[in-house]
Amino acid sequence: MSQNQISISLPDGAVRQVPYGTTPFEIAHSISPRLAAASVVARITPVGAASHALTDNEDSPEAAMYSAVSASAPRLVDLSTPLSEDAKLELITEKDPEALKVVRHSAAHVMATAVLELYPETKLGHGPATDSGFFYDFYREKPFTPEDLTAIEAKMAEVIARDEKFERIHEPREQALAEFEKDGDFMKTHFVTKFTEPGSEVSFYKNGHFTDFCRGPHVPSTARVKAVKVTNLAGAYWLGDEKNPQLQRIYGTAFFSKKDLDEHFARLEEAARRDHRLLGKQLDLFSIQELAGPGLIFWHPKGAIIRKIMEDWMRDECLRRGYQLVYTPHVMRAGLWEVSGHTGVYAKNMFTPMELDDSEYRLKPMNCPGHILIYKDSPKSYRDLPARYAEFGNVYRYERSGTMQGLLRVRGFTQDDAHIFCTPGQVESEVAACIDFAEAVLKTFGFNEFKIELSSWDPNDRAHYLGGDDNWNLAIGSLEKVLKEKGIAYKTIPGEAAFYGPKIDIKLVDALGRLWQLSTVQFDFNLPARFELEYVGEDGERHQPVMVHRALFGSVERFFGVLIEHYAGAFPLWLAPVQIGLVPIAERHAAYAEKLEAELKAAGFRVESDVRNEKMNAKIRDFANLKTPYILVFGDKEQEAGAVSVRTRGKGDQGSMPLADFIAKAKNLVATQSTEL
RNA sequence: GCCGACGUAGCUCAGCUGGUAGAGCAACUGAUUCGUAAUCAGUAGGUCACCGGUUCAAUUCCGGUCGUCGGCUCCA
Repeated sequence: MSQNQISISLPDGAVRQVPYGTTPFEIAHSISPRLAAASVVARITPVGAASHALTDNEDSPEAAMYSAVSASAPRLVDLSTPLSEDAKLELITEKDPEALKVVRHSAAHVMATAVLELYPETKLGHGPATDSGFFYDFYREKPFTPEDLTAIEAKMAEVIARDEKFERIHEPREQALAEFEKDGDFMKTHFVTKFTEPGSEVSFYKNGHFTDFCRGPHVPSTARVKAVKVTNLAGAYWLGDEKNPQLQRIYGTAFFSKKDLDEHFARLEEAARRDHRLLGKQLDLFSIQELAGPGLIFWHPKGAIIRKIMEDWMRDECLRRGYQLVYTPHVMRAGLWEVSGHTGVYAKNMFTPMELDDSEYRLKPMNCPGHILIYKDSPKSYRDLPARYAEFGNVYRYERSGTMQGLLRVRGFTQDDAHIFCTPGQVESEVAACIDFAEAVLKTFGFNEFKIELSSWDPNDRAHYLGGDDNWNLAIGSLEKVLKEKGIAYKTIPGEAAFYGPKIDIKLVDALGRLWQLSTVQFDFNLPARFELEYVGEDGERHQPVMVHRALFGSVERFFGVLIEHYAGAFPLWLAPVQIGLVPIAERHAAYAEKLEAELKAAGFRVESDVRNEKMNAKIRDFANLKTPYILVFGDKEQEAGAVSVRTRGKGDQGSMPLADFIAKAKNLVATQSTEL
């Protein structure tokens, strides 16, 4: 690198020689003033550096926010950063997705500025951008009220109108720490201590009179935060630990235009419209009863029929794939849960014991011990393996009172659970088969996008896991091997394993892009050892089998909830609780309605006939509101011709056709589990 | 469990600063017999989540309990 000149290469391949200390803004301006105005930040990649792409940071988000990145990696910098080395430069404009995170982070600073102006006694936590906006954590004796939020938003508008420059400044670490300590800024003290090295300079951002410990980058000035909204207020534990004091977390979101902001809220409304709790009530699918208790699901007839179809499909598919069906009790002696290890590491998730005669019983939180007892009931040879036991098992887990959420988080649920007992040599093919099965399930039910995670243990937290290093490393290794051999992209998440072994979790993306954990395939070497499971091998010796736990719907309740939202309640024909609504035009067509109903039912359809003394339009409307796939309307003409007039959901009146033709078409759609109508 | 908000007819919601409640839809009854998203009229329906307190008087104010919602934590 020369002393006075550095060379900056641009995305179009042009290379510019500029004086040392030139800023990205100056370069942008020299290209075009318009570009300079549209730019938000710059990405620089020092030349000569290994050019590895930015990856998901494995550090904590906080660390990612504050710590210095390696000098060779591409990084986002302020437009006002003086460039000091040869580098590739990209100007990030408002159109680039990275820019959104930057403006949201800047919006968090604007919010903190407003909060301190209004409530100077407040202590600052941290304020990162999130996927959908940003938040800032504050500590204050008196909680904020919704009125405070309104005031904060108004004050933010002032801060933005003042058009304060975001300036990066540096200060010796020890001086910064001393100031924070003097002011009682315990959270900032923590962050500086944790994320910076002794003796270093730490970075701050200043806008107007507000200064915050921050790594940046930021938009050039507060006026660039053009569309911002404070959304809600929630508690959050300091450092995520419930033993710590609770902070006030204020959420908001920001965009570069009012239009984008409005679209964001329109999307949220769309999500709210699809909320399974709302649709569950509107479509009369399920309920939760206060008298019975929270987190316990009542499946109403219309929901129960969908569940029946799901279960039938799954049981048939299990049998096709070499599983055997079993049933096990809901309560079992406490001793069983001692052997399994549940009372040791899982007790806090279990319902409290009940006394019966002279022993203690426990409601089951998992199905595995039951299946193990079936396995153990008779001697097994290698010829019996793999033994695949499947059950729709109702399990009960204690969830803390604030955590329940409709069907998605409950205290009693049904797992489509199976346990595969196999030889160590069979594990990998069994796991691979489970993954294939899981993909088949998701595709059948209409989900085409999903993500796979390998949930591994946290070796620093052994108290939460059974078994030692060797077994864990072996198990994790074999799961990885299967994923790699199948060419499946996955992400490893430490600390997410079950207490008895690592697992492959399949998270699926619903229609609104939200991620839900459903299917899980888990490796277990612990329970076979605890229950002293055996099989006699080809060599005549006794061996210990390994177990694969797997649930593909995961929880039938949760899967159903996601399914409702995925289809916004408009289920495909094969799943729809009422597939066909019959609408006789006048009372004199009631007999024809009966005849149609009988024929359609005989053909295997779920049919409802509306013979109320109502106008045809009212009947159509009612069926349409229930998202009935087909509404068959008929009067004199159809009656005479043995036909029906077909009204298809989403398409409207399709005209008249012979009943037999309609039946043939609909039967085919059901048989193929089609999502089309 | 914690922080904040909320809880009025089956559903969606009104009900100003305390004087024991109202609408629309749904339900029921009657009239109407109708060609692709709401026919008209009438009737009935609520210990204002529950318990306690303040008050002459509480749906309204206060406290507690239960539940719901948004987060935190946790999790299928």
